[in-house]
Amino acid sequence: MSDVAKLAGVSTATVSRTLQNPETVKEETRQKVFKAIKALDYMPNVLARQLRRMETKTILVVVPNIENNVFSQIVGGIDAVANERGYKVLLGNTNHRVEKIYDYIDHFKQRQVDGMIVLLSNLPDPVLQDLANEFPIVVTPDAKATVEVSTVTLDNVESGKRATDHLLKLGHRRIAHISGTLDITSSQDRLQGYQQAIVEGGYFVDHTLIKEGDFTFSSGFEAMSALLNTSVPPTAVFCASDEMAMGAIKSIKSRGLKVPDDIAVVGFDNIKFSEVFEPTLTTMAQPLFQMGKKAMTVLIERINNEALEEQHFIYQAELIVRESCGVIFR
Amino acid sequence: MSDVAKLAGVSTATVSRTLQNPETVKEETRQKVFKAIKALDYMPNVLARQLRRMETKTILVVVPNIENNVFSQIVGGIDAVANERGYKVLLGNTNHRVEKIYDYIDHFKQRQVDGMIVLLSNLPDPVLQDLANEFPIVVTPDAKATVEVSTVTLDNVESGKRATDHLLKLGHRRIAHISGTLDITSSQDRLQGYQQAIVEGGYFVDHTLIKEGDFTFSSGFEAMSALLNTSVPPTAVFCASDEMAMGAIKSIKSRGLKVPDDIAVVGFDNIKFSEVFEPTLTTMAQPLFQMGKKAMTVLIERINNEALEEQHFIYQAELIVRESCGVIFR
DNA sequence: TTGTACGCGTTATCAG
DNA sequence: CTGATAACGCGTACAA
Repeated sequence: MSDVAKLAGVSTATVSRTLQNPETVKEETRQKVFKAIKALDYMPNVLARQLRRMETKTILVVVPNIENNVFSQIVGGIDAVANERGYKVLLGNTNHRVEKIYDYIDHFKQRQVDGMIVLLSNLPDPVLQDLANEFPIVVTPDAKATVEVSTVTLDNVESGKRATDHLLKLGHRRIAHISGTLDITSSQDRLQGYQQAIVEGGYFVDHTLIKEGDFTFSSGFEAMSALLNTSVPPTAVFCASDEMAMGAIKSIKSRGLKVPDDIAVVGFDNIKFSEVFEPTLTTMAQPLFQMGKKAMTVLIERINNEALEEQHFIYQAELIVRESCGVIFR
Repeated sequence: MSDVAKLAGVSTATVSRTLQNPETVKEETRQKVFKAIKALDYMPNVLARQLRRMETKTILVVVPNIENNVFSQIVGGIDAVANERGYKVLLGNTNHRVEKIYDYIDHFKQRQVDGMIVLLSNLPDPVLQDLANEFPIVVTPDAKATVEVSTVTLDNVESGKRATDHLLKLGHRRIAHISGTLDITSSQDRLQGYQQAIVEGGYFVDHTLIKEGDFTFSSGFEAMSALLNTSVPPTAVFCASDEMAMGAIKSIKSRGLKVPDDIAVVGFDNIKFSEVFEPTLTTMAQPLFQMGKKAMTVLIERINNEALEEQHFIYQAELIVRESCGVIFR
């Protein structure tokens, strides 16, 4: 920077000003400085700027598993807004090991990041609360209502309800549910929506028709197998993830039964392969990319102190009707 | 830091030393310092350290599309080693827009990152070469031989050959190939391997059996449709990606033909859904996570100047035999 | 409108 | 083994 100042015949302060507040520098001087910058191919040292400003223009995204398409889609949305607004995205993979997040928390204390977006951490409430009180944080897409922190979530109750409603409308009465791991709110809510739909439809919830899975293909397969082993198997299943829905369908097929003719299936997520799978999957599509964008936008507001109160944004899932639930394609 | 020094009754220099080179500090002093650090809950300001040391312990990963499972698996491997070695991973999504990488290059010049791993950028050779001469860079999983830079790649020629060989061994003589976009080396190499296998088997390459796709499901579908419209369709197809293989199979099925009975299919990548798809996909599995780990390991060596010459690591893909090519499961 | 001078919090050097 | 001190490169009161 001093080289630039020398070449332009001004002080380093003027160079700095030209870069930070060009309007406070006389047009003529500004030109001289820019010319010197070009001539020397000068780039400011961001490290020094960061130290001076105590900000990094970097945000941390804590994700359980980047290889999971649901998360990578959200990260895609975050990244889009981050780029647009001049922020860098630091990736923190926890590999589902909660302890790892404590390493990332240190980044805050060391001022290495200006804010943080937490994707589905099973962080204990008090820890998260303390952190949220002190630093800009946004939680998505699964957040507990017990913590005061900004969130971007899906209306999982309504989504579960609509998925189940769809099956009810198709005439099904014995509808099973294969849930996600019930330690996370989304799973609980989807289950609740499922139950609400049944009750509001005027029927009774049969708890033997509810199985807990863990979002994976194999857990869907096994849960469905268990359901098929009962004396009166269901005629339809609502699964809390597309992967589990595919597992369930594989199980149904392995018994020589057909989807949707014998058993109708609705999934959740609308992953890429839900339209490649046979039968193509009826599913609830989450606007993951949008949610990622929103999370980043909200975070920036908090970083800039534009939003003092915590905010909650709730998105609706869209029912995508394909072959696995019958009717339309029959 | 000065507070800690005061409380411990030493100078800030000693506090710094205690943190950086504990062995150069007397046991007794060290204890005092640690006690003061604990008492004040002190954390070093990493920004200042970075400024002083001119290093960030951060590396940049430039990826065309983080939502693509092939890339996110590699990133997973990079992340694993990075964590272990105390590096942070900055994510640079280019969304397939080459220009965007120039923004990231500025990060180097601004000393915001210590090194960079480039996943499949279509960066012009001279630009990449200049960059590689000046900064620590590793390219993976697709690298042009024309640039002197460290690379971690797959032996795509051998992989294409083995995939095709497998089909030859099953008795197929009219084997088609649906390639990836031919502007990248991997695609060219897989195509070359396909041709080599046919020639070495004593047969002739029929160029009407070669179609260029772009790795996507739909391009596989269309390429296969074109192949099926010829007077003498192939009896087997080797696709340069699993997605294209699935598209091809969908096309075959849509004509009322069966896989593998009428046409055998081999894919590439071994994505998650290749074992869920029906029929399950025979495919070439790339050790993506391993390759990511290796890329990061090599990059760290370069950052530390342990490796002065550029290095090239080549991995082999593994043939995973499933239903789509016939025989085994018949 | 511009320059001077200080400080951000570390770490490296050198002397003791 | 430890302390004093000078950078690292920038941004910003304050003075001119």
